[in-house]
Amino acid sequence: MCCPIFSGVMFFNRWMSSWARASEDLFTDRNEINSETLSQAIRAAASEEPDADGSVLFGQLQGTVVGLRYYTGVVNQGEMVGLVREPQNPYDRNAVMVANIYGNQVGHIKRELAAAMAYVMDNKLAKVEGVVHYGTKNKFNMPVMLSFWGKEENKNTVVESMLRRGYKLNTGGIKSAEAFLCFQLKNAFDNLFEGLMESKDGEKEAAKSVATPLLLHQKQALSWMCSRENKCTLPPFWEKRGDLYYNTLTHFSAREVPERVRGGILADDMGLGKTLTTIALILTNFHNGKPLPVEMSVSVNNMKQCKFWARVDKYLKTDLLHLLIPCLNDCLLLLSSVNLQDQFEQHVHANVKLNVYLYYGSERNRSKKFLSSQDVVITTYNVLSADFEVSRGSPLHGIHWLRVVLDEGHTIRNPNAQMSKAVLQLKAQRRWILSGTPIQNSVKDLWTLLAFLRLKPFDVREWWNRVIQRPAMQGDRAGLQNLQTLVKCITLRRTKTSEVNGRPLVSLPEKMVCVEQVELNQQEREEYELARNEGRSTIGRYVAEGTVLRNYADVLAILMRLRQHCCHPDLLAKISSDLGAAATPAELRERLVEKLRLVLASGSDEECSVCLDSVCLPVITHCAHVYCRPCIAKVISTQQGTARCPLCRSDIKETELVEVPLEEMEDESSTHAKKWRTSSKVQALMGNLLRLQSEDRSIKCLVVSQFTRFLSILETPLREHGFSFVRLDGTMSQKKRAQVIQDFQSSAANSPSIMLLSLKAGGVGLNLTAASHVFLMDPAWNPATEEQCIDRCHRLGQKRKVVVTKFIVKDSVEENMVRIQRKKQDLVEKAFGSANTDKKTSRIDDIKALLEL
DNA sequence: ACCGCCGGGTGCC
DNA sequence: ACCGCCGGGTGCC
Repeated sequence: MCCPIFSGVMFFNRWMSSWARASEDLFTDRNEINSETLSQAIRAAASEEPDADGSVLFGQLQGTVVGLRYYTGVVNQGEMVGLVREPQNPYDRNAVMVANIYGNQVGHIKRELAAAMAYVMDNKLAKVEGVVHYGTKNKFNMPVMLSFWGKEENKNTVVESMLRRGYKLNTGGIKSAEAFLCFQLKNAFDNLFEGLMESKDGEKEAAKSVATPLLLHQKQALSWMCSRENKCTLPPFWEKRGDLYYNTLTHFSAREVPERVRGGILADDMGLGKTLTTIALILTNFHNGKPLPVEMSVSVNNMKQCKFWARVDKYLKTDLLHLLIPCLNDCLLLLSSVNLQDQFEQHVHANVKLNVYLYYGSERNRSKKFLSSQDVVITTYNVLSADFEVSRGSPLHGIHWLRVVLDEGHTIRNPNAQMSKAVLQLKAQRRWILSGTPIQNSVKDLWTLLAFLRLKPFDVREWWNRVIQRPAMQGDRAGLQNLQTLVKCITLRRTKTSEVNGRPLVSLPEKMVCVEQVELNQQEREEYELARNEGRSTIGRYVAEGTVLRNYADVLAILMRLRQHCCHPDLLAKISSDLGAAATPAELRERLVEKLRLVLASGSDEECSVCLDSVCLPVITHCAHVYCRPCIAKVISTQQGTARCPLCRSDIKETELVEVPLEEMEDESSTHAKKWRTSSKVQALMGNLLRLQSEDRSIKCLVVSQFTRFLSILETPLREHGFSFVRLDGTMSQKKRAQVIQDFQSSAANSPSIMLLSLKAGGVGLNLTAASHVFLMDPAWNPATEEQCIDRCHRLGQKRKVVVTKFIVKDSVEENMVRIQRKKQDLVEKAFGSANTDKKTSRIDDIKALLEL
């Protein structure tokens, strides 16, 4: 097995001097480059560090570190040391190297002991950790207390294998974490981000180039962010002792100042203006506390301007740039990236010209020189990781940025994800994470964030695990306390309900939600009842047979048809027939694709039963159940040839998983071809729109549906009545979206007054504050989706009272859906945490309720 | 490094 | 003199 940390250190030792020599960058001091190189090397190496979850202490053993006089690494009394296998050592393939926190080698473990440890370490039976309690001044060797940690089931193997080689693990006096501490732990997590909003550093005015006036709490955030970038405060747990810098947790000390973290986590609630504050930071705190020098398009003497630019270019074309990475793991969030650009236009003074480049799309300019000439480069996590995987020559990784800002930073919480690895490799002087939800489930999620911020020594996983994660997970009070301190130092978090000087941070205009009942006309009602009775008898049969889950896709298809009836008859254009009737494989495939599309469009099964999270890369099995491709692939590979569908136990094969072909995602042609007709719901909407228009022509509306084909149908009457409208759905390209949003947000007299919005395109970060009225054409299964959509306009920047109208067809499946929505919300509120104990059963109950069975 | 180990010098007491 | 003992050279893995 190779030994990554070791090679990393070697790399550093060999190249350190040349790095230092080469570093003549005006804006970066030497230490920064050096430690950057080292930590990068170590970080890349340490990414294989296993999780410390559920580790128990097997026992301890006094060992010896030898060969001290050959190495420069020193340790303090009580200091933690790392033990790294060194199988390539020419003298002993069992060698175990001892290194301090900075990766400097201290010595080796004595040969015989190393041989015993090598077996345990190489077979991953235990993780061995060392602490030096005394003898740190010794010349030739020193004692080290070794602790063996691992999974309970490996304990005996480890103890016995060490004993066979004459090393007895001392297992006495080990106290295991008490169960009741779990409760405490949960509390501690919940409170981790509490109390972070106490006033930090007063407030700061934004540079003149910021067009939008900052609110008080935003000025406070700006002040905090500037001071995080400019002040030379030591990172948490470091203190100066004599002429040394000492880490109180690891007991490591160094002569050099520990690299400070220029940045942090801005974890304000959604809607408090994190983006605006960040834009203000970019423009206000460029270098040495000076604002970003940007071109003013006011007419100046030409010559003078040229000279000015020559100077500015010198700043900007070096390698000091901003890289903004908005969240982009599905099409909903794509919008947030475009929106970001929109926000630059909105919040930056019109006279100021800022070069903002959107780095995505196949035509993106990969030239390092070009990218370096921009003031701001915006890209997505996907693009970044795609570039990173393709080759070492990823343009974004070749640039030393002034700032890297991660929007929706919690996307990188999984350290094993390619995206996270790509993000961690970015080179930057200042690093920021914007996130509305910093810790979702556990302390584990924090590691990548701290690693990104380069918070020493926790950017190396081992030290994070030993000092913070494991103690915290095991309910150790000091561990939790340290975690809290750590987070507190680098995070600013305010909630919507936080107060400044006794007043709420933001006051949004009032929001009114009303339900408008729609009555079907006689013909619609007859058609609806026909479909309902048919569906009822089919589902009733499934319930009686106990085969609801096996026929889940069918059930959803029935519900789907009923929901479509409620909106418009033309939505039912395609009716999928029974799977069993498929004659050829091609036909079967076609039907499965159709069902998958129905399931996805219905929005009913947003979660994969394997990961219990939203389905990503959806595939459908031959038994018509939908999963994330990676999840079901894992199930299939672990069950080796005898794989069964987790929901219905039918045989499944990897080769039989079907996904929706990309080009098939939407076909509009069929609907356009038919002669247009109206429906009760369409008329209800049009009545509202016409009334509003007559009351106030400046009012803008969002018309939201889950069915993009319904949006298409709505285009006809809107055109007929002369409304100016735009449309935004998931199928549109980034550029098109940006254009549409810009048009809609414009306050020009001839700007569109209506946006047709597909529910799923209304993702986080999308800003549609120009609208003050929202029409939800059809109920969603998940009320949170609706809320999220409403929040696109009921957010900071909204000047008017927001009115939301939900159309619900009377005596229909829609009414029942609303009932179930409420029930689910109650359930979540009442029994928090135990809500997903029996999801499947509750889903069957839901289906019964929907059809009044 | 005030140890252990190695190997050459040496050899009654 | 195929041992023991002495004392100098030496020293991580």
